Amino acid sequence: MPLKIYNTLTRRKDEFKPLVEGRVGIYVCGPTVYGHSHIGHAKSYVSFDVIVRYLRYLGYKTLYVQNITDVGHLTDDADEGEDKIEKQSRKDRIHPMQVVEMYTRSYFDDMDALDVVRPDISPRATGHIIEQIAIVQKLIEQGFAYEKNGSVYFDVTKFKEYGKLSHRPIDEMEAGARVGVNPEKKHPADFALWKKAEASHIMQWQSPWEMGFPGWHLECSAMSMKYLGETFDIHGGGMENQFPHHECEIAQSECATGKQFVKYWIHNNMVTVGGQKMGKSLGNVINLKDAFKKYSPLVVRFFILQSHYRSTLDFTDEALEGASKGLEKLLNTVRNLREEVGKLRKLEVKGSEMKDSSFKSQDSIFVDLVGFKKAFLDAMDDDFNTPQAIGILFDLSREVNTILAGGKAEIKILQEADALFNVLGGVVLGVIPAHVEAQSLEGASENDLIQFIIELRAEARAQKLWTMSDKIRDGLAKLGIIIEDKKDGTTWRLVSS
RNA sequence: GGCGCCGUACCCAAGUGGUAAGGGAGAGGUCUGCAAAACCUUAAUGCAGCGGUUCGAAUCCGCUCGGCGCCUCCA
Repeated sequence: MPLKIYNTLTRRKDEFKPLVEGRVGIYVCGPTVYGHSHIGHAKSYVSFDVIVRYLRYLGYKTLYVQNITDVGHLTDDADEGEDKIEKQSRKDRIHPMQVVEMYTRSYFDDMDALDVVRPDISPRATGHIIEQIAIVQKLIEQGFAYEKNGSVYFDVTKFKEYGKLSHRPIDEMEAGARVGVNPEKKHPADFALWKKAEASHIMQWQSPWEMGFPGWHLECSAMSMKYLGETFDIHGGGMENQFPHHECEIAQSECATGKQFVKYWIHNNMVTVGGQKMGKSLGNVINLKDAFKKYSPLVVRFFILQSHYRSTLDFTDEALEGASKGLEKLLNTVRNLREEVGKLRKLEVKGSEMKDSSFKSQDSIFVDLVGFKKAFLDAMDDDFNTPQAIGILFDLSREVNTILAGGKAEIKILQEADALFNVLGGVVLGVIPAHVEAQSLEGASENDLIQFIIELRAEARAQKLWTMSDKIRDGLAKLGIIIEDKKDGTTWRLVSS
């Protein structure tokens, strides 16, 4: 089955065909760095992370560009209001670039915690002022933009296809329904390409017009086309940016180049909190740093991928708890699987020394690993259906647990199952870490200490001193160390958070 | 007002024409000294409601009810 992607431009699932065989160029709208990242950022960037991971898994040489917005994003989309970063800098009494640096680092810290693979290029708007000015000049020359009082605006009436992404005909939009109309604009839907800056504005640059700064929409056009070409494969972002942000990007880019800007538009849905939208004005924004105090980043990632990227995701404790337990179940399987593989490998070494392979089970169980893999890939090919793909991992988990419990496992099948978990659950989805079986604490001595305690407990159990052995188990549990007695010995693991 | 989404068991969540995945919680059982983990069984004759199309609909069409989003801030 070929990969199909829901394309906002066509409102259909389109078969994915890259512009250049074997290569993909993808641009995703990055954060405006004036505050810490929240769970909405997590949903967006985890979703696109899996999309990029999957494209690479399919063998596409993928160039992933994601901007850092450090200028031009105003507190108001009617091209009025303050620059968000300047506003924050005044509040904190630090330089705007300090704000940018601080929250850019914070952003990457959070994304690293979520195991989001970093973009190949993270360009900043302030580093591409020249490229942005060049586009504005081109648009003016070709009659798509006009200057007024030192600012430059895009003339939406000159671009007949304006509205083709969001399907909003400009004529039917009530002019100034929510915001006042900027008198400098010819048409209320015109948007700023360049804004003249007041003297007090710290971040401003020279231009053919007045000293000023670029409009928010412009940076994405400039940087995406610079690194990916005038036409590229995939542009992603949050649904709320379909209009006006992405609509404006299309207008200015296609008018500047005369070519199609983007082939596939992917939009991910929003996060709600307790059924309500999450927004600054509602005061219910959950920062990732706070969320991580309660749920591990891996749980958050797993939770996000358990629903589809185009569905809204309701962030509730009950749902997070459920996801946490589910993930634990999956990781238990992988841990047990890897322990068993390790055990069998040792036996195999011994066995080969004795030239005797009788330790192998004669009637090992067949597991249709190829079938599981195909089902997983089919799910991913269908517009990155990660919830369904995760369901397949659980199906595989049950099969593996069954053969592990039956003790009829053949090492080859177990190794292949492990490899499958690694590739599909690890490399592609990023929800199965490479090392779940290593319960390392700070150092080796602690691990030895726990092993020693387990041995003491084994002696107590041998003497049927149940009160004592239970006391040891309970005591370790309180320290976050879970003891499990199995047929062929006792294992331990750290309680998952 | 314009554009759009959603309503699937107690909770989360796939499924877009062929007879309801998966996870959590619950109930019963197996294993175990007991736990834990794991496995087995059990869970909607039903997919908001009402009509319609069809041999057949959660899936398509219409209407009704309920919830939500974008067009301000926000991924």
